[in-house]
Amino acid sequence: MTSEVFGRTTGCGELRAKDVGHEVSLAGWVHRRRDHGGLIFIDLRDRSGLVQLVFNPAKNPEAHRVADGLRSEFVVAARGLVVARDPAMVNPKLPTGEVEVMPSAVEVLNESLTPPIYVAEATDTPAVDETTRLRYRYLDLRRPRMQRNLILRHQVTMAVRNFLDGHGFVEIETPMLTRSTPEGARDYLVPSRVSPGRFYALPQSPQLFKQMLMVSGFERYFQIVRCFRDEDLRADRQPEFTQIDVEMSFVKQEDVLRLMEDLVAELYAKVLEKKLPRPFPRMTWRQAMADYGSDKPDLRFGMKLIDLTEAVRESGFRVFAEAAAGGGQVKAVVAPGAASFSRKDIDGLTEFVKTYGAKGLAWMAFEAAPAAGQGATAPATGGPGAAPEVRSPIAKFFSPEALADLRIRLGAGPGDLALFVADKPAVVAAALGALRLELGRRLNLIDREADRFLWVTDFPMFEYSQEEDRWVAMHHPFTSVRDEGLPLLKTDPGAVRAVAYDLVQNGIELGGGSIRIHRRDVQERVFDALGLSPEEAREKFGFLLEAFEYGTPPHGGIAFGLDRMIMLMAGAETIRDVIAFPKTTSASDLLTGAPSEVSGRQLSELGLAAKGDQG
RNA sequence: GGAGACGUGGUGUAGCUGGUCUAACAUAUGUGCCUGUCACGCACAAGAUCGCGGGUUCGAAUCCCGUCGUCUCCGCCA
Repeated sequence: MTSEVFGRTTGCGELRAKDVGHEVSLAGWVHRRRDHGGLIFIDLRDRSGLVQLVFNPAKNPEAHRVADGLRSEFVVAARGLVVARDPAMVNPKLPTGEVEVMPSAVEVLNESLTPPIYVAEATDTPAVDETTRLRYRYLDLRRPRMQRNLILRHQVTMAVRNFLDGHGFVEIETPMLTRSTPEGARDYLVPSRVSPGRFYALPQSPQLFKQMLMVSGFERYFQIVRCFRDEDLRADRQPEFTQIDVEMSFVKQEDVLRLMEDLVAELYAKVLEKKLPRPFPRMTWRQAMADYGSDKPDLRFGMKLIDLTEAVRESGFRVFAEAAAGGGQVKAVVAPGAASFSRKDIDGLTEFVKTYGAKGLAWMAFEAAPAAGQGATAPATGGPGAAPEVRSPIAKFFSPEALADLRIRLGAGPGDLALFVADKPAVVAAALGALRLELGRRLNLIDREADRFLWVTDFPMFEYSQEEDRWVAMHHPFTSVRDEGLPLLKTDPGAVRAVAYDLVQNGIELGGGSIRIHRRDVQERVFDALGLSPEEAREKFGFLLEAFEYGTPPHGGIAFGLDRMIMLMAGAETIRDVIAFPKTTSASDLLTGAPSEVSGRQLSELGLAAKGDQG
């Protein structure tokens, strides 16, 4: 097929008043068609945007005849004159709204079935279900919003490369077919045809390779790299995801944090034209857990957790007193203006905290209007201003003085609702941390325009795994420990702190890293603390231990979750909206149908047999 | 591994305390009319047996069980 018309000179969305009088050739998709019987208007769309084509049967009957047959998402080429619109007909909503094109010739390059997705979205077009979007992803990606997201992603990765290149970093690729290692997430395995019964693993991260590159003397490495983890998915977790992976030699924690903060600030400045407040605040892990019940606090609103363990130690409410006596905690959050919550609302919150392991939720509502002598209320005196009545099932366990004291500690004013959890510290943190976020959302306390970054530092080196009945590395086993922790490796692993840090944005973990161990003896002691025998250590990580004996520089680094970073920059709800071809929560690809069965011949070549569902 | 929500014309929803549901609305689609629209308008038409399987019942989109799929959360994710 030879085209008379095809031969593009401009993008549709680029036309402006200055182009008036020029003859242009355009190509794109029919975004919308408005047929007035005589005149036909076509919004022609390409990556650059939209422009209106006007077909006038009186001026060009042949072009009008072709336009009559055009439908949504047809691919067409058009050539014609750019003309200025009459001032009354300018469309201020379109960048190209001052002009339109009067085609002298149009050609259909390809037709389209009626699409199952509304590419030309409007306020009255129904939102399409994600299943359909994923099945027809190529159409979904035509939507301007998705095009924006992926172009934003491109701009960010370009800016990352530019920044890191400018700071002496070298981008080096590392293997996708590598060795399975113990610790960490479940590996995706790839069978070896040449070595039947043996498997490669897809990398969970290039951790060991980037450390090897430091041993090799590259000093500053980075990579925008795919990582794979065979774990259950979430809105912000995909089985394959992309990291901005960075490693540097001869650095301390401070050097890494400062440079990476520069990087993030530059991305926001260059790509979003937003100036971030500097420096990013910092908080220790301990402080984050105490104040927010989370190692990734959302700083866009307050509602810190309040520790009342000491205040209620002697109280008559046994649930509180026993938790305090048994080494647990009693903590609370105060939901501003939530005293009006119904019993049903609070029951719902109780169910909510139970999913985090809490056994219950105690509450006190501080009424806005004082009213004397009601059943389950008691006067709370001594606070500033008018003393509000307390409505609470547990008020009867406290004297008026104790209630007044509690109210001051809570900082609760009239109309506020305090919610208490008493349990082991880990449960209290999980339940109240999640409850704080839920209430923050529900009460509209979160400033959706804000971008609040935070460095969380001084993570514990180990956490105890009930399941495995041993200590496991919180970050990874190659993380260095603070000097004062070295003697504790044997005696009190739970007290050892790591030189590890996370960058958190709006309650989402954007990235994390550490200063690594670079001495064999220290690495061996950490392996030992993890319950890895010297034999196992040599078998699994012998190459690392060996490398440490050939002049390994002190080094450290960080890895950012690129998908999450773009999600936040794009204002998307899920990383699926910033990944061209994502997978569902059951890790399948609705477009291609992966994962699929394979032929018996493929399996036998690999020395494998499929067991199917039987397991 | 566990919990919850959802599944109805091409698309998105309503209906779901069982029977005039012979399934409604919006949008999309088709046809006709319309020379200045830009979420064009008006009229008409076509289009779903209600994810799948089983059960209860005289009767099931509606109730029950199972199953599949999607989403959210807990566990998990060094």
